[in-house]
Amino acid sequence: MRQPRTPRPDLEPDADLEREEMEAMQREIAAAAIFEDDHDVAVGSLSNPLEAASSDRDRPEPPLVAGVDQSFLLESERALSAVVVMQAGEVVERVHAVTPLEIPYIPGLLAFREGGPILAALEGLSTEPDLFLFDGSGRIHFRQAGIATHIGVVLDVPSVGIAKSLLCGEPRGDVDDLPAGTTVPIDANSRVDAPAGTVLGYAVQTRQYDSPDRAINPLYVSPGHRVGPETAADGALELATTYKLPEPIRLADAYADEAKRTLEE
DNA sequence: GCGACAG
DNA sequence: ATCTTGTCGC
Repeated sequence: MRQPRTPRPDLEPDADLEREEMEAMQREIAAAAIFEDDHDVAVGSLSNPLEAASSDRDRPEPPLVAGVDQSFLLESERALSAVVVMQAGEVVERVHAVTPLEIPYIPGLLAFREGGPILAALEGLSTEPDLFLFDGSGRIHFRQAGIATHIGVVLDVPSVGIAKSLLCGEPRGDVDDLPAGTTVPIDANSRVDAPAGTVLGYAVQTRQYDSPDRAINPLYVSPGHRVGPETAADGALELATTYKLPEPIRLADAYADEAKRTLEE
């Protein structure tokens, strides 16, 4: 259904670039990005378990979904990138890589700090995920080139950004105490390099408490590459089966911490 | 100058 | 992100 992939190694995040060059590269990334559905992932059954039915041959292989997250060994100035690949709700592969950290965290330039470590970890995959979830923004970014978009374009793979807080853009409505399953559009504002009216992504409430005492904040989900905003939001809701975070990301987060502790001991 | 700012 | 124990509540 899809055309062969066209990776863009020329747009790999380079921590040695000047700030202006990084921003220029992000504009190129945004121009190359596709913020609409262009993949073969059947969103709608991402977490469904395979049934022990009779005709396995009639049913297409459930899509492989990768969750990617990082932890840091600040003492040794290193980043640990962890990847967990799931299929039909089951973990099918886990890989991680440890690389030196080259630059500090700068809002808007996250991909230049964590992109190298991520690409190093993804090199170790033996499976070929159909969709990648990254911890951070995609199109919800000053230049529409968050880390999910950057990595997605470089590898030319479908990707989605899952952030716990909002970098920029304006929620179309109140995002407090939203009921589970609710989404609120995030519109582009003056701080974003996008036409007014552009829907950058969605605030997505995957879980919520029953009692009005405490409240869970929504996730901020946006297209990385080759995925539309609605599909990104629906996928996040579908993959968050038990916790606030979509399962692949949650498990990558836990794995990144676990592998880090192993190195510290 | 002031404010805003993923992980 | 990371530094960190206990503690409130289902």
